[in-house]
Amino acid sequence: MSLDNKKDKGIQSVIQIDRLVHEPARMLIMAILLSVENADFLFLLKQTGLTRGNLSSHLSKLETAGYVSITKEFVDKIPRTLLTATDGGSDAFENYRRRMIGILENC
Amino acid sequence: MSLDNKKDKGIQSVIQIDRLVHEPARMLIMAILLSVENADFLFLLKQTGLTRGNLSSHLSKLETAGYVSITKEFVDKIPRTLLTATDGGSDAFENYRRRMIGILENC
DNA sequence: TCAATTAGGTTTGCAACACAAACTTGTATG
DNA sequence: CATACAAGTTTGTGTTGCAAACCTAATTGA
Repeated sequence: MSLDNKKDKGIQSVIQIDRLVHEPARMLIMAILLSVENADFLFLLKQTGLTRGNLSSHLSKLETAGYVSITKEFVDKIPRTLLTATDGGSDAFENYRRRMIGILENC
Repeated sequence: MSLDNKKDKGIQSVIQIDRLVHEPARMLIMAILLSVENADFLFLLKQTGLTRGNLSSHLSKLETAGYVSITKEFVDKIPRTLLTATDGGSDAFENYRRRMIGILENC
């Protein structure tokens, strides 16, 4: 009856999960960025299936949080937006993953 | 370089995850309901640490979705709101858990 | 006896968010 | 040059999560 055992103590902490990573669209973006060497806007657009506007605003939020760095360059006069996960972003994602798996495996 | 391997095909599906369960407060509510015989409003209030209003509105959403059934009774003239996870709710939660673990374990 | 308090929830109000449509800026093409 | 296209960004909108305010009924106390 009591919820004071290890199993249940864990799940309470789901309330404090990192919501920036928790949002599915951003979780996907981070996972992709961490799995490839380099990614640009169009690559992410294809891989995620998000609309351009949506992708753009999620990237801005991740940048503001310091999880992703955005670099703009020109290749043959065509703009190219390069996205990279920062160390902080990598840590945040790994923490999220670990905690979330821990929580879900004990329900 | 390509993302067409098993690992990455999985994560794309995070976009279609069940958002009703994905919300931390509701995930917690469902997990608690599935782990105890019976729970009333006040018990959930204590266990979750949510405010009354917040708990109430999350429960309404879960009820609307058919994940939780809400029964009101009176005990010594005091109202008591009984919450139970439905079979559908139990299935939804289990599916969420399985899919989410699968996704997170392959990043 | 009847104001004030407490208990158990619900409704309302609001800031933040996710999303897509519309816009912007710049390049190629007819 | 104007028309279309490409690469993003900004704007607009409906939805959400949250807590404050509210409601209803029971209890207390003066």
